[in-house]
Amino acid sequence: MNVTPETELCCTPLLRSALDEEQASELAEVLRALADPVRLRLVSIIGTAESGEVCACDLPALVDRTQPTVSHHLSLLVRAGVLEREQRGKWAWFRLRRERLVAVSDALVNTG
Amino acid sequence: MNVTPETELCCTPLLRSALDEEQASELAEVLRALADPVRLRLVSIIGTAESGEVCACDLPALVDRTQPTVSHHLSLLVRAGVLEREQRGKWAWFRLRRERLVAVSDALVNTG
DNA sequence: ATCATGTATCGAACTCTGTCAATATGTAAT
DNA sequence: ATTACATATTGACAGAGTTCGATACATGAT
Repeated sequence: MNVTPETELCCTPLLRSALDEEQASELAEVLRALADPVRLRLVSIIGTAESGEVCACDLPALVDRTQPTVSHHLSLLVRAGVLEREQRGKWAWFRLRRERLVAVSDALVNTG
Repeated sequence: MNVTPETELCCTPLLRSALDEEQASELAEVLRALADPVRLRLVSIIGTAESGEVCACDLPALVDRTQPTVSHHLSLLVRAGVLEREQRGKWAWFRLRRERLVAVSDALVNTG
């Protein structure tokens, strides 16, 4: 095999060799999705939920933001691959994609 | 002991229990410092340098930005604790604080 | 079909951020 | 003191990002 699993899933490690512009942009994109207090709280709430998932309907109250604002943040997190969304009837449920967090985490420290 | 080393060094883990606003802001602050392509390249260049350090004088050419822009990014990274700066004569040398990267990395995946 | 309700999108206000040119500051040599 | 040069700061501007109210869309029930 000539692929490294963690770079397949997300990003080139920061410290193996100097990142080029494209690799840096790719990693920056995921980090930007995480680099906001409201979004971190959403990730944290969803990632620590007993059932492993949380209904969008509960989140505005939990993070003290309006429904459109929460919807916007959730979209960003899904687009960045950090959360996954499942529609069940009228409700949208969100789950954490732990392997993505692991991939970002690895990209920050792996030196190969 | 009643302290957890990685939270001393930087941030409360995302997935032990739901972050409050202050904890989320603290982690977001470090992530924001990293969440930019130019800054990631600076960190990557400095972190992979053979000697472990890089002179600021070389960096504008390496990341294709002006000297003031690079100086600004370096300041942000130092303020966020990701880099350390040492003045030697006219020159400023920068080193990576690996333990801070490790701390952020841990905060993203540690579940206690 | 109509209605109620959960979620997404739109448009606007406001703030924050990255970037550069110009300038200031700091450091060492002459 | 003056000069030369490395780095930091300032001021300005454009582009993004966060937030909300208003509104549109989607889904399930009546």
